[in-house]
Amino acid sequence: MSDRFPCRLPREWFERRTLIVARDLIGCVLVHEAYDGITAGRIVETEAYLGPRDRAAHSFAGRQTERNSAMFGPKGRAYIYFIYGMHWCFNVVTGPVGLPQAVLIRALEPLCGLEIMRLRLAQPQAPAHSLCRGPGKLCRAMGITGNLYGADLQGDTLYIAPRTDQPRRIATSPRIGIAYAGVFAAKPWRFWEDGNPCVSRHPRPAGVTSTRRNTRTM
DNA sequence: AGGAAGATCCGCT
DNA sequence: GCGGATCTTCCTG
Repeated sequence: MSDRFPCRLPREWFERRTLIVARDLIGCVLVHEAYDGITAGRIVETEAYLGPRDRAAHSFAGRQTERNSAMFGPKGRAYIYFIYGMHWCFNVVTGPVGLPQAVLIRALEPLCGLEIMRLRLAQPQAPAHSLCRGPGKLCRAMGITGNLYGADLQGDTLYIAPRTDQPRRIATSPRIGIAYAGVFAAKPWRFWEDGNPCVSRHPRPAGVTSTRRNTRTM
């Protein structure tokens, strides 16, 4: 266990409503103690996936396959998937017991192991704020792959430490890349720390072709 | 058996 | 803003 982040969030913390968990994860710290070193980052952007009703969720309609089975299991574990032939994406299984829901971690503010991250990304000159900006990049930088599928985040390899600082203002918007999801495409279930340069990008407002950002803060 | 789509990222225009 | 990379998974026939 890392000296710097001795605590971790208990399983019950993840068994609350997924929208609450997605918001409360902002400011918490994701830690991976891998063989090639320890990397950690402060969570600055998340998205909630509220299966089985949410058409954008991989657990939509209660469809359970080998790929998404972790979403149907215990809370506080890793749901990881491979997409576009290239990228891993990391989620935490969350929500009331029995509901297949999860929170996608979309961006981190790097805290530890920045040189290891640059090594894993093969980008020795990359600025800190770009190392974990986006769900695919953060998995590569943190060394997260399908080997960790279903991992219990109460363990000593991959875990989440509680936040130690008050996060800045939280902003919300529709989720990224789910335009196919009908009415669910417009739900403001993406959360980020307003003004943080490590946040992945601004969303394309669902169903709107304007350059204006469909965002609000609270 | 075959095909289409996907919770992405990067580089070029 | 757009398209290419790259491959696993799932659905259809």
